[in-house]
Amino acid sequence: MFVENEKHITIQALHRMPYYLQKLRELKNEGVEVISAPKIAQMLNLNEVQVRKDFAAVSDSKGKPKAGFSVLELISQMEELLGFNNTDDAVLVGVGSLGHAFLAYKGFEEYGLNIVAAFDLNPEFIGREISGKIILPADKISEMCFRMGIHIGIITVPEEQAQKVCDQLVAGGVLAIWNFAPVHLSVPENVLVKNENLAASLAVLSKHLKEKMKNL
Amino acid sequence: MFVENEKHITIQALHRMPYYLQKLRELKNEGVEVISAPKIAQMLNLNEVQVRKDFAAVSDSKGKPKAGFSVLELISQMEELLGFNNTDDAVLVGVGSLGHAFLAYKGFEEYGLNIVAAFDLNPEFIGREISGKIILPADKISEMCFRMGIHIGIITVPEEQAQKVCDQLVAGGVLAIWNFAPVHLSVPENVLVKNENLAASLAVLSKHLKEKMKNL
DNA sequence: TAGATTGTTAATCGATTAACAATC
DNA sequence: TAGATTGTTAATCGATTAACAATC
Repeated sequence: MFVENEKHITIQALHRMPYYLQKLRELKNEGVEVISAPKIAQMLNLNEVQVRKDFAAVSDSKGKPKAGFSVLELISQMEELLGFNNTDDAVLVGVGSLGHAFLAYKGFEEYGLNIVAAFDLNPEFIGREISGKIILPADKISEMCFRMGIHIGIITVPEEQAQKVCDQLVAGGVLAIWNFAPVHLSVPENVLVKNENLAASLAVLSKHLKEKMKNL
Repeated sequence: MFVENEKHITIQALHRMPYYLQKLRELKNEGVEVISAPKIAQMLNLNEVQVRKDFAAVSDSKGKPKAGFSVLELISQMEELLGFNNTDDAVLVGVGSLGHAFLAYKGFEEYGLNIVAAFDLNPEFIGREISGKIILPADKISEMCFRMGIHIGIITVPEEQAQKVCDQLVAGGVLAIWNFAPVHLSVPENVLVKNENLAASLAVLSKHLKEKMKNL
């Protein structure tokens, strides 16, 4: 069977989407109804062909020569693509300072993520509640994920524990893992790991700074 | 003048470094003194040539044919490259739930980042302390950064305020900005913005999940 | 009509991967 | 020596950018 309408969207393009979306919402609030790719490109400091291709990748609706694209249509198609419209349930493992923070963070809901439970190894934390989410013992991960039909796991444990926790999540049927531990996780090929690499980001900043300071 | 020994390291390579470093530290703890690129590649699920090139980019010391690379040397050279050895001071702007979290997060220090002060617009927060860091009014950003010689700013404000805060940081002499607001920031060309894109990461997870569930 | 903008094909660029001689 | 591994040059791959005809 030949799949005709399967849109190919690169991961790089996906990462540009939130910035398009933010700008489009801003334009909408200013009452702008139609916008051209070159104008968006200039505002976001991108190449105009890239913007046109990105827009083509999200939306079936076409732009109008001389005018541009419908702001409202782009917004709703991007929200759909980014999954902001439908909410996914997730669990979080590791209630250290970063995990604690994420439990309290309101922003994830806006992006369509709902943390329904948290786990930790430390018996001191177990049974406590953070932002209305109860903390359960880590040895219940697989069972709970399976029972609640959870398919997203967030890992905020120290590096030594990350792989073990990951295995438990996978055993519980989790298919997508958001990993904040600076460790490579081994998973079966149908499971996706999205690594969040705060150390590397900081290294980028620190390197830039070092070079700038050298020139002063 | 001709610069011979200026190492070129791509941003992609830099992002792989924390994973090398973690694995190398693990090997060190197991008493391993020398490791080959193909073995590391296998452990981290990377291409072996890529590993060799990455190692060559960080270290002047060469690997030994048939043996491999010195684990200890690689560790210290990577720590140096990633800036884990020297600490940079930074300020944080926006003490909402994410900003609050970061102030409490212990992990940044390990990566060589020290948050020395926080700012917020909300008068309710001002003067309060979080993890020993005092919260100052946002209109003092430029002055304080300048006076304290701060060159790194972390932005955790809502999107509407991000550009303004960014301008204040730049006015105060900040040269590197870690931006958690899903907004494109306009800065002078000598200033670096490193965008942290939680919404995009979540979209990657959510998209993967949707495709997997479709096939069940 | 003239001109801005679109969509698409071709060229460029940069990173990854393959191939292979040199080395211990 | 034989063979694993290195460092490097060449080929491949994929994303970005340039060029340009089609359109309103």
